[in-house]
Amino acid sequence: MEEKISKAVIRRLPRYYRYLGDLLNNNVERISSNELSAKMKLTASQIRQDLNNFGGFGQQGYGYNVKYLHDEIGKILGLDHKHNMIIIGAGNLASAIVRYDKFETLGFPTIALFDNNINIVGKTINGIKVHSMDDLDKFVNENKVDIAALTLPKEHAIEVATRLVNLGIKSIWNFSHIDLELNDPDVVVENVHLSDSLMQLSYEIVSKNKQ
Amino acid sequence: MEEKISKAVIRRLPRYYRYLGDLLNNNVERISSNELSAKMKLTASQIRQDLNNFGGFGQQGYGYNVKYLHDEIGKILGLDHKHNMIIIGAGNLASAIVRYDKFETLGFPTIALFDNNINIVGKTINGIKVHSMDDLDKFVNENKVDIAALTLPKEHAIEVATRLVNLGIKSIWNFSHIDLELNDPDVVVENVHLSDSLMQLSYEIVSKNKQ
DNA sequence: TAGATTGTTAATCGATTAACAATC
DNA sequence: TAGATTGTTAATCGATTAACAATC
Repeated sequence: MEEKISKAVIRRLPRYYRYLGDLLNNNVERISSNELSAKMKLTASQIRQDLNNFGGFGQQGYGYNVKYLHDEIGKILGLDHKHNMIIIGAGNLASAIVRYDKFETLGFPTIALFDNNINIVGKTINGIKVHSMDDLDKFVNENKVDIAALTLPKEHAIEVATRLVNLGIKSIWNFSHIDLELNDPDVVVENVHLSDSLMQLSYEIVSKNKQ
Repeated sequence: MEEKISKAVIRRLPRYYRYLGDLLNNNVERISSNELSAKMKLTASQIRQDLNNFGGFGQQGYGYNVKYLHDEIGKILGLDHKHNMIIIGAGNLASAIVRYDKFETLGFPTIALFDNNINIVGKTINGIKVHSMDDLDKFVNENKVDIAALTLPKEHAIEVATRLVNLGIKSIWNFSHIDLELNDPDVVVENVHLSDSLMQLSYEIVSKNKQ
């Protein structure tokens, strides 16, 4: 049984991946933990500790090969697999997600949208069809759906999430302004709270002014 | 000089605010740290420690008055002041923000949108006008702008952010997929990385499957 | 008053940083 | 080989939890 990796480490992984991707684009071949720590504003020690949770990706006296490390972190994050995504609630946030190419590039293509509003059911957004909520069960049964993104009012979030879990969906990317807590250990939920983020910014503003 | 409050505590504040708001809506008058801890899935001790960073809001033998505590946390988060917001980049994400009433309710009204695309300049989204980027300086000089949200491609984020800071804007809510790091200690930045969030979800999926 | 629950100090736990032997 | 830099152990720091005296 492997040691459980702490949440703090996992939160940093996508950031490592992002910085290594930039280095790769700039044709940087190798980098030491010390150089990377300067760019990312953390300690070299932390970088080495973080990476060694997953294995030794570096080489003494050389540092880390950027392409190799980028790929390995990608694998740790599951970016070597495709994850089909559906979005429930075809509003502006859904449009933003569908239209942002990077999610597809990273391996998270949106394969369908769902909404209750008959005025938009049947239309397409960025080439992706908006289905009726009535067709959700059929669609999920007939297609491989890995992730469901919830971009709908919090009033319906729990009900829809429960329905999705009953259909066998194992992961939910939740944008509803509520903490989804499903009592199913097989289902993973990532809550995105934009208003929390805005309030944190507001806190910083207030505390800066107090100084 | 007050002690610096840790980032971990600040991250929990909006969540306290949210739960207390729900309790308030359900006409709950008072709550003990123990009851709240059960709802929020953290320890009573942590709640008391967190709150006592800012003062004693409770009463021995009674607990906490929900309305009072909600208001006090709101004040700590700066929700007793209005923060005018502008959004740079009038795409779908901007539309989602403008249309989501809650931000305005919390005291963060969007007062203008800005974009380079002449096809949308002059239009309105949810009653808010889309201005040309050429009018940015004039607008900021003539209006009180507290927060600028950046919902534009990362290629332009640094340039626009620098321009905003030069115009005197003190806080940036950044949705561009880049870590904005402005070397101005007076400016606060909150980075929102949706792709990081998605990758964290992906990590959880992968590690669940490994078990 | 007796019971309940806070505010706060002390103990524990976990995460970060420092140090250095291993090794490329 | 000598120099550089990792991987990893040990030390430190900070955050969380436990305990309990204070007090409503």
